[in-house]
Parts: sequence; structure tokens; C-alpha cells
Amino acid sequence: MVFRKKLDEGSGGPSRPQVRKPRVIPSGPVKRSARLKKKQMYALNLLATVAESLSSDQDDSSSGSDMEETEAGYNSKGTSVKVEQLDEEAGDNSKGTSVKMEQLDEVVAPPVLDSMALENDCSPLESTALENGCCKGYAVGCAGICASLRQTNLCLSECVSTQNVADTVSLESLVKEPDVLVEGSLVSCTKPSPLGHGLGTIPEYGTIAVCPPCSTGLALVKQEPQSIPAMITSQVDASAATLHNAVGTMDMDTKPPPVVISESSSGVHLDGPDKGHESSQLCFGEVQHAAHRDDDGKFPQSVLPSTSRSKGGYLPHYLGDCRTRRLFATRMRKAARNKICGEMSNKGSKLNVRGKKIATTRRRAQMQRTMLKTKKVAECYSAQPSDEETLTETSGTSFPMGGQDPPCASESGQKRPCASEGCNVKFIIKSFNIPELLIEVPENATVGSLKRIVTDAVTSTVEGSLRVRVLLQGKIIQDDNTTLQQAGICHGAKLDSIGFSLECEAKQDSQPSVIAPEETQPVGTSIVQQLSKVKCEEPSPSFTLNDPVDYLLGGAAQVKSEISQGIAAAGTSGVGELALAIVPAPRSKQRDFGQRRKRRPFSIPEVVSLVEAVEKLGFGRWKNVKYHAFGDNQERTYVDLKDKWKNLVHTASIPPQLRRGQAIPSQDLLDRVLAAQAYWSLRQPKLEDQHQPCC
DNA sequence: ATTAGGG
DNA sequence: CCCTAAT
Repeated sequence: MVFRKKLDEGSGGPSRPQVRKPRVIPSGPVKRSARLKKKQMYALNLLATVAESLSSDQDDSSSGSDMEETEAGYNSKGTSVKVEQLDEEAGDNSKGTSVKMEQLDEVVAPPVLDSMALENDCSPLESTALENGCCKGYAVGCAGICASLRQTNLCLSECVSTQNVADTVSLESLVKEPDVLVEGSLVSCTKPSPLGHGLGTIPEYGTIAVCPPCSTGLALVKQEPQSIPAMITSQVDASAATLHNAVGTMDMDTKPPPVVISESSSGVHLDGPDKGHESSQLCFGEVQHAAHRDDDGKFPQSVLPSTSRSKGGYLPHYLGDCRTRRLFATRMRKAARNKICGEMSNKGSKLNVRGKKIATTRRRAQMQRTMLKTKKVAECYSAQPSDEETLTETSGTSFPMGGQDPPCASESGQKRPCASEGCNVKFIIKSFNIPELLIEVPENATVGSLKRIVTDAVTSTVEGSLRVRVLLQGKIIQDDNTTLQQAGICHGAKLDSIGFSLECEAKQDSQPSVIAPEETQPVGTSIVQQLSKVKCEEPSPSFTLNDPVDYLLGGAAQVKSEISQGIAAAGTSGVGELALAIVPAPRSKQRDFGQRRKRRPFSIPEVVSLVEAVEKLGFGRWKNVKYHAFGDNQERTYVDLKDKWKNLVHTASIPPQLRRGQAIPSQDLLDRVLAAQAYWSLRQPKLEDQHQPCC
């Protein structure tokens, strides 16, 4: 159990909550798994801390209005967070952790459920939304538009990664928790937070959205959809041309797009008279849905007070829904922790089955973090189910509720049938990056002018005729008059193969807009990881643009968007002019983020030279070894050599029968490896001087 | 940027 | 090879 300091919630808005680290993070090398676990726990604790500090005495069952008033009193941002952590370490499944984060900002984003209000660069924005639109889907989403999208991206990364772990680990435990209320989860927070990491953290702007992907194997755990800002919706029967337009007219000016509400694929329907764009109604619907979700009796009595009231006529606004989502999300995370901690030994064999999932998930999460770290490029995360999971229909579809007819029935749905015009397919452009830009400006250009140039370049890049293509299973849908329904893009269809290809019209010369096969990533992975770079004649000391320009960060995993790398060559010009020169960047160079380096096994000669170098220099100073053995060969880094040596030692130390590989070094060579290893192990190679200097 | 070590 | 922590 972790005790978090409760801060004075009455201290007024401007002051930031001071968060205490609930735990001391051990320093020093930690095993990876342990690190991961601690990181997760730490993140959650941080979240819990800040949340609790923000919330105070807020009552679970207090009325929404009361809470709103109360929270608004001390939180100018209109956000309160509440975290209940009932059981931190918790081997006990019956107990759980609930996280409740109330989004109360009626001012900023009044009627919008989990909407985002984006005002400008500096304003705390609210953003969040995510969802998984389907019970058996796997969408992980976090949508938000903001002027400074890095934060959003980071949040996306964090929430996705964390949540993903939870997803893969904890579903089983969740279903065993009788008090799981809703099969959806969401964590959102608009409170600016000093926290820099962790689930639910808001680096600078509040932005968090967590929507755990679902496991089909454990269908009990399902997702409730949430509204996703900046999403594109299109009616099922809309023509493909309409869809193109929809994509093309996306608001890319960092304005909050209209929020479209989605609905669970499991067949939520609203009973209310009006299905307007009222978030409250939406939430109401969702809450209702949640309350009714006792399909198999797994969640019998479990209804939050607010949820209960929702049936009784009280519109919980979106609080109840959000809360329950968050509750669920927290449970997911907690269960994940528990599992990771090995505290679910009683799960027996299933634990093993999930090991792989965990690994892959973690890897994805790592990838995500790394990508963000390296270039802060928004990588749309795909909560793609593992192989053993079955992608089910509706994984790509969810249905906007607002202003639309009731959604279609889903496969699970006993709900009303789909009226053809009522079924919308929601497309979410998860990431919208700008391809690489090469900009040349004279030396005497001011930084400000450079900024403007870049701004213009980016703006024109996007504003310029953008050609959007819709790809289905890699193929471009040629006929724009084809309705989505005809194209198979409709509710009930597997939308995981849908992609968008976006390219600048002006550029015709290079790659086709079709997603190259090797780039085509599975289900819902957004590609587009080009960087925007500004090249100046002389490095501008104070200005670099290494970050991608993300216009949108959305969340469902089914829609893949891509900006084809081409950029309109808007007229090159001499360096002396301020004119903008945008040239298409060579695509080959940069690896897409997250893309693995091509494997290049060491050849025997390479191994020989490596061994020779190590024999001479010892291991440990891999930089020198690398230089000695490979010179300036960029293909092999010292890390590579280090790894190779490690592998060589391992290979040499195992029986020959177990050795495998394309080019197994000879036994003689391996003996040399062992000899050198032993030799330098005694010699403390690190202290050895590198060059046998002179003499 | 390097190094070390786990995955 | 990747990823990350620690130098």
C-alpha cells in the first residue's frame, strides 16, 4: 500500500500540485523486468499521487454537479483527479485499484465528452480521448490536437504502452473481479502536471487517454468507446470520394475539431429522445451501456452509484462514464502489475501463454518510448492483438452517436439493427506528420524569418492540395464513387487493412503513394515517420526543427494514415533568397522509427577481424576495437561489436551441436575467442591502454 | 558518446 | 539487434 500525501486542495488553481515520489526508485542496474515493473508502479504511484492531491475529499457517489462545483473551485482548469488505490501490491484480485479522474471542465470543453480544448500553444489543453470502439477490438487510441503535439504524443506513448501491458496481462484478473463495472476505461486529465512520465502523466499539458485494448480471448473485458476528437467519420454508405474529402478537410490548424462521439460496437444505443451532440447524453448512453453490460452475469450488481443514477434519470454527465472507465483502466494496470510481479501465480498456465504477449507488448512500448525519445515523432501505436488473438469484426468501427441515428447493432448486439444511413464508420488519422523538409535560407535571415518560412512550408505542405487515397488491403480504391459499404468499409468489416495515403499533389516524381509493402505495417499502424528538418546554410544556433509536425494524433488502431514522402517542390531557389525550397528528401536514408535495422550477420572475415582486434585490445573498449577492426565502417557500431563478441563468447562456450547460424566461426576461431576472453578478463582490459603506445 | 548488460 | 541505464 502506498501512502500518498494529500495536498491541500483548497490552495487554488495556479499552484501546481507538488508531487512526492511515492517510492524511491532504486538506482543502479536493475534487471529489465524489474525495471519495467518498477517503472510502471512508479508511474501509477505518481499518477495516484497527483490525482489524490488534486481530488481530496471528493466523494465517489457525490453528485456530479456538486463535484463540478467543488472541483472548479480550486482547479481553474476544471479538472480534478481522483485516485483510489485500494490495494497497491495486491495479490488479491478481489481488491482493486481504481483511478478516478474527473474531467470537470465545463468551460473549456463544455458539452464534449473528453473533448479537447486547444487554445494555443501555451494554454493547457485538454485532450483525451480514446477509445476502443469495440468489444473485441484492439484499438488503442489517444486523440488530440494541440499546437504542441509532442506532449500529446508522449502521453499517447505512455498511456499506450502502459495500458498495453495491462491489456495483455490483466484481462483475466479483471474478469475475476466482481466489481468491475464497466468494460471500458479511460484515464484523462487536464491538469497541467509537472510530472514527466508515467501513465497518466501530463508532461506539460494535460493529455492523457488510456484505452486498453481488448483481448478477444477474454471477451468479458470489453471496451467502451469514447469520443475521439479529431476523428473523421464517414457514413458507411458515403462514397469514397466523400471519404477523401473528409480526410482532406481535416482541420489541420490545430483547432479543435468537432468531436464525434463513438459508440460501442457492442451495440449501445441511446434511448434518449435526442441524439444530439451532447456529451452528457453520450455518456449517459455509455453508462447505460455499461450498466447493462451484464451479458453473462459477470458484473451483476456492480454499478457505480452514478451509473445507477443514470438509469434513474440522473444524467451523470460524463463523469460516471469516465470514472468507470478510469476505474477499469486502473484495474487493468494494477492487474498488469500484479501479473508482472508474479503475484498471480494461481493463474497457472495462462501466465506462460501471456509471456510472449507481454514481451511483445513491452517491446512495442519500448519502441514507442524510444521513438518518442529519439525524435518525438508520433508513432501511432497499434495495439494489435497477438497472433493468438483473433481480430474480430468491428474492430475498426465504432459509431458516432452524436447527431446520428442510433448505431448499428454489433455482433454482440441485441440492439437495434443498422439503418444504412445510421452506420458511420469512424476513421481516425492517428498521426499526421510532415515529410522531411529541406529549407534553405540565407545566413542573414533572422530566426524569426526562418520560423515563418518553416511555418509556411509546413502549412503549404499540408494545405496544398493533398491527395488522399484510400487503401484497402494495400490497394487503392480507385473508384471514388464506390461507397464505403460497397468497398467493404463498413461496420462489421475488418477495417484493419484500411489505410490512407496522403501525398502532396504537386509532387509526382517519386514514390507512388501506395504504401510500400515493406512499410505496410499490420493493423492500424501509422507510418509516416518522416522528420521535418530545416537545413540552413549555417546552423542556426537557436533554432532547429527536428520535431515532426503532427497535426493530429488520433487513436483508433484501424486507420492507417500515411503521408507519402513526397513534398511539393515549391520552386527551389538560391541560397541568397528567402524563398523557400522544399525538396523531397531521400527516402532511403532514414529508417522509419521503430523499424528494425536490417540484419546483417557478421561474416567470418568480420569475426576474424573482430577477434584479432579484441585479442589485441581486449574487450571493453569497443570503440577502439571497432575502429581497429572495422575502421570507419558505419555498418558496424561498437555496440554491434560488443554484441557480436558477446555472442561469440556464448557460441564458443556452448557445445558445437547447439550452435547455429549462417556462418559459424570455426572452432579454432571460437577457441581464440575464448582465449581472448579469458585473457582479457584477467587483464582488466578497460584499464589497458589502447594502442600499446609507441615503444 | 561510450560502455555494459539484459532482452 | 534492440533498448536502457550508467558513466
